[in-house]
Amino acid sequence: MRKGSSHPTLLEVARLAGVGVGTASRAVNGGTNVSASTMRKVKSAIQQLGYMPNHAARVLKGGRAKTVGLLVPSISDYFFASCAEAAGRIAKAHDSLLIVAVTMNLSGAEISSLDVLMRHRPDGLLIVPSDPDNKELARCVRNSAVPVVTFDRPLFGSGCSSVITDNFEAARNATLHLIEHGYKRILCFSSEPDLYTIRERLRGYCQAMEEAGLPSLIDTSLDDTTLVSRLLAGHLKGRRPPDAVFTLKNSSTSAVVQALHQLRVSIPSRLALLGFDDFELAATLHPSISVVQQPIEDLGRKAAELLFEQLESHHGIKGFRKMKREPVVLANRLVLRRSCGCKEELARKDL
Amino acid sequence: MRKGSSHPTLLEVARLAGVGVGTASRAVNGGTNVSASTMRKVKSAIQQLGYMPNHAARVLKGGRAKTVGLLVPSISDYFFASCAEAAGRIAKAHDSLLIVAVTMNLSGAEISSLDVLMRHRPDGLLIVPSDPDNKELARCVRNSAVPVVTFDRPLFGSGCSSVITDNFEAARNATLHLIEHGYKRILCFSSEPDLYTIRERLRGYCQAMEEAGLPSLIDTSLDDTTLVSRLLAGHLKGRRPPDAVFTLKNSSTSAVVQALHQLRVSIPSRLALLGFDDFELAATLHPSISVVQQPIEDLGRKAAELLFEQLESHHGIKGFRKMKREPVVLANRLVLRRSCGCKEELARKDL
DNA sequence: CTGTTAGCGCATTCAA
DNA sequence: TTGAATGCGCTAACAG
Repeated sequence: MRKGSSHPTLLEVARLAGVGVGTASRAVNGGTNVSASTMRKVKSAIQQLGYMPNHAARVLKGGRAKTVGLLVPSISDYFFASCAEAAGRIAKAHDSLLIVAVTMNLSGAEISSLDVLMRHRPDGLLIVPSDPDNKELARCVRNSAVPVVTFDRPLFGSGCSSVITDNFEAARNATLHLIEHGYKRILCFSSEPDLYTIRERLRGYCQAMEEAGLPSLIDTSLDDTTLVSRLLAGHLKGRRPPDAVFTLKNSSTSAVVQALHQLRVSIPSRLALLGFDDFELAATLHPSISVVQQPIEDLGRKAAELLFEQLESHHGIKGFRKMKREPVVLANRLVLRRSCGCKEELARKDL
Repeated sequence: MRKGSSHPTLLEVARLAGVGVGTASRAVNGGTNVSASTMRKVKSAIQQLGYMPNHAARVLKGGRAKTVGLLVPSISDYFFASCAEAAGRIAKAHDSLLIVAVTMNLSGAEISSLDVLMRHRPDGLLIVPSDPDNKELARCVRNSAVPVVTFDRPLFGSGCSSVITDNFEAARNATLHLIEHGYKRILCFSSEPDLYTIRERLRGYCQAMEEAGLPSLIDTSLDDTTLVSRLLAGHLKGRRPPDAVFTLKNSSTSAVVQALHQLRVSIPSRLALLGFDDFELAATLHPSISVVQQPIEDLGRKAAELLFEQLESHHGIKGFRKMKREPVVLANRLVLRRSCGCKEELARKDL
């Protein structure tokens, strides 16, 4: 083993083993055209020196970097963290590592982060675009020297494949379910209405309400600073208060649950609740909360799989196939628990 | 902008700008000894070509890789994900990116993952050791050519600094609090008793019980496969049932909450509850759950700061200072809510 | 089977 | 202020 300081090189290994660098290199890389005895000598030298291939040199030489760039809004958020972990597993299976940059959903930071990421010459990119209509980002991706796959949100005009969830249909079905329960005044509650996924869910909600001839009741004024209980109290005190709430993201759902508890508003008798995105204690709360469940891990996994598929389709050759594929759309699931008014827990409904 | 295929090199930039590579290089790196006009020409060429420095070449040349290796048990777990995000922020401030490998707490996978990580020649390493007594890992770290900082758990005999939380003291204080409430039969409930952090918490619990002359009641048979409600029911039906439960990790806490609801056991009147590690809905549940709260983000942040401190202390020089520092120990906080029997929410107690 | 050699892209000499 | 030359560690192509 080495003492400290710098790393031993292949040349040192070769010298210690009494062979040429080329031979040592071949020995390291699988050992084609290397005699058993030479192989042993090299192996031994590697052991003694604690040799470790210098990745930078391999990359420079034109080989794979064995890294995948991951550009996501956040890594502490359970949703993206799970996607990342799933993608990481796939990467690992391909002998690659994830190299991560976070955008905080800031379109500005996104391009520059992408730039930083690209300097590291990853073999491919996994991106969650802050804004699917970001022309600048789309152009970067189109001109990218490596394959790119987006997930959770598409990137229009980028020509890259993406893996998304059917937010529109899921929201529509969820709303329809609420309507089937007989609720007439369904309030749709969410923050961040500019986010693509939220917009899609909003569309789904509106579509369902419209289909049923019901008025859309939307409040997107929710954010981290406002007091949710105050907001809700306002709605409840109105002349025609809502009889159900559809929350568009799990933090909103928890916030509403908390506020309703404070206000002593009983769920679902006074106000029914259905949320988008599952959360750990949704089944434990009283009443348990009905939700739309996204195939979170599948998103990350599928995106990574697609990426490596593209990577391998032209392995070696610089140009990779740039298939302008339609987005892969994963189905969501409506998990019916008690908060929407259902009596039997665990009734499920695939969307 | 480039069309696709490969990246433009500095040579191409230099040619387009009508200067030598050396000059172009200087222009790119801050521009010392470059005339204003030359600078402009190079800048323009860079724009046209969409040039982007090749990181691999720089690294090979001996420069910083601008990456920090992160070796953690999981990245989807909220705890580690938050640490990672905090560390990532610090890295970003130092113009670096995180390159991630997950170990799943498998000591075997750990060494090999570390190996893979090191091939990428990161400037430093942030590690959460699966087992603080892993001699092999300690040796790897000792011989590492780059600085290493562990967090959440120490790595004995590695000679590297670490940032941890005072699990022992926090658990002791939490148990003491339960004892002050008058509970005599406090059951300590957890899975993964082999983990360092859990062991420390277990020690703290035992210490407190011993100090109070009370018998330690420990059940570490909890795991993902067992039915928690069955386990709890067993304890409750015993001749001398527990009057309080101290759970050692948040998944155990939620599991117990869920089981208690199922069993219709009221908290805290029939059974008090206090958990280690906060979780999102702990304050929302009825009753709200008292917990030991760890400074999660500080862990990751502090660890990264320490790493860059070491990195910068000898910038340029290969050997870095290998201070055999004592671990940095961060304080935990006891957040008193209702489940322990306290009447006033939000009463807090620093540990 | 094996040793030698030529770059990969860059920063850093050293001359000019 | 500049351009040309060198070498970082490695692999692939070639000659033995």
